[in-house]
Amino acid sequence: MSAQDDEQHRGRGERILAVAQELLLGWGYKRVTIDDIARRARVGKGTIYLHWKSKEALFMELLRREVAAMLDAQIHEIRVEPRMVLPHRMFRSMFLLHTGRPLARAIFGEEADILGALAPDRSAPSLARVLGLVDHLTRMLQVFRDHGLIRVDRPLADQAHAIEAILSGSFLLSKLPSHAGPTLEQQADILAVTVRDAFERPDPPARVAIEAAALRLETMLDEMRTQLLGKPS
Amino acid sequence: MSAQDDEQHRGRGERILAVAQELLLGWGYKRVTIDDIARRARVGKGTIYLHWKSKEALFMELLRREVAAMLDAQIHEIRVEPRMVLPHRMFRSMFLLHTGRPLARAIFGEEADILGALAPDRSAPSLARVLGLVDHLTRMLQVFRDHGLIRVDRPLADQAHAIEAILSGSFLLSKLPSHAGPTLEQQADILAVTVRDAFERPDPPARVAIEAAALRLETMLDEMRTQLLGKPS
DNA sequence: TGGATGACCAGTTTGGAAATCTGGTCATCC
DNA sequence: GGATGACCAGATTTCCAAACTGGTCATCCA
Repeated sequence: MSAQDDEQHRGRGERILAVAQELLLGWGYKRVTIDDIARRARVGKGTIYLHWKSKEALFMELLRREVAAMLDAQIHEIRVEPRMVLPHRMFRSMFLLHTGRPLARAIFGEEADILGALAPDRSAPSLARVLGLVDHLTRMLQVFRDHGLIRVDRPLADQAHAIEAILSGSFLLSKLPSHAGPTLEQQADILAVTVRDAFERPDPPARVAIEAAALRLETMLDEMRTQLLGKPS
Repeated sequence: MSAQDDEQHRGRGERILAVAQELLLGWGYKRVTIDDIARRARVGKGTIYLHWKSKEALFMELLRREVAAMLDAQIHEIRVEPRMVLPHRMFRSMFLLHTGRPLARAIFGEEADILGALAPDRSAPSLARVLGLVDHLTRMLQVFRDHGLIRVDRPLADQAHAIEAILSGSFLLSKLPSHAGPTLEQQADILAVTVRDAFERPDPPARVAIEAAALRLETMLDEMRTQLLGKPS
């Protein structure tokens, strides 16, 4: 395979993914057929199977890329302003990133209509589990602990469960229909305060600690991103 | 209608409710028919409609009674030990009461199988809303604030949203299938610590404040219980 | 000659008509 | 006059043929 062939191959893969994303958001997993995608991407049906081994694999790559894009956004935020690594800021930003992107909403909030059979057991946070987001949470907390950004007066595992509960609940409420409550921004602020009070230490962390944490988190998020993008289909 | 007739009437109503509850837990809302209930309770079908105006009303009474029973349990706990009104203890107990009772689990966790069409829009906390549990939360928080059991450094409405998110998330995780994480007791403890850190004041409250709060909460819970039991069908 | 293709296949889903069931009513009965 | 169950309209289930879908692979070029 020549370099040019490979480039063509990639380009076609991207085109297929773009079409798949568009159709997924518009029609939902179940209604989108491989034929639809092939036709719109102007490739043969078999060609799609040269890129992914199944329909599910194709759409899982879409989801992984979505998560990767969000990680990217957070990495950027940290680069621009290291203080973004303060836990209450990171989770606030995570909330807004999730709720602001339709596909991300589907992943964490499990819009059954959109994801259809992709959701392993139809329970909300299960897909997030499969994508490794829960382990990711634990690793983030470990970094926070290492650099004194959160308290260490209870076990890491407990903190992980607690933050998972808080996030799950926040996402759940954020997509409640006809919920006349706070706006998304306000909900993000509420989440931030809750995280701060429940996890952070009373005394403000030293600048040096923040910068050390920023460095480690940048690396960690980037590793996660790379890992997500590189997974076999 | 004589007093004796009335007693017979009530007794029959109770029998119907008992049968309905048994069948609901065993088969789920959709599979239980009014005919089933009438046959098992050995009454005519029409008789059921002398007690409730619809199938939904009958089952809603079941749910209201379940909530009332839980309020009763909490009232008892407070009477025996006033320190149970400390927020982290109340929510811990609430969590265990909910997760320990199948019907209660269904209400707050929204087992779609069991509740079927009873759940207004199929979203988890919506039924809890209909039953007035969310307003109830807000009123509880107000009492906590009045007696210095929680901080007042952010708006009541924000605290209400925060606690609703934490509870929803905790219930959600508690019913995740194949979740190899903490036991229910441990989850309850984690919830307690989270609530304490996120809402309570750093200094322990005075005994007199606790007892005053206990009194008000007892009254409030009891009013809520009465109101639930007295609602028209 | 190896990557691209679409005809093809087995298994699943769909459409919709017929049959059954269910919540709710009410004339009748005791 | 309270209790009952036959009855009804509308909803749900059932059934099966027709249509569709994910995935394969023999064939086709560039």
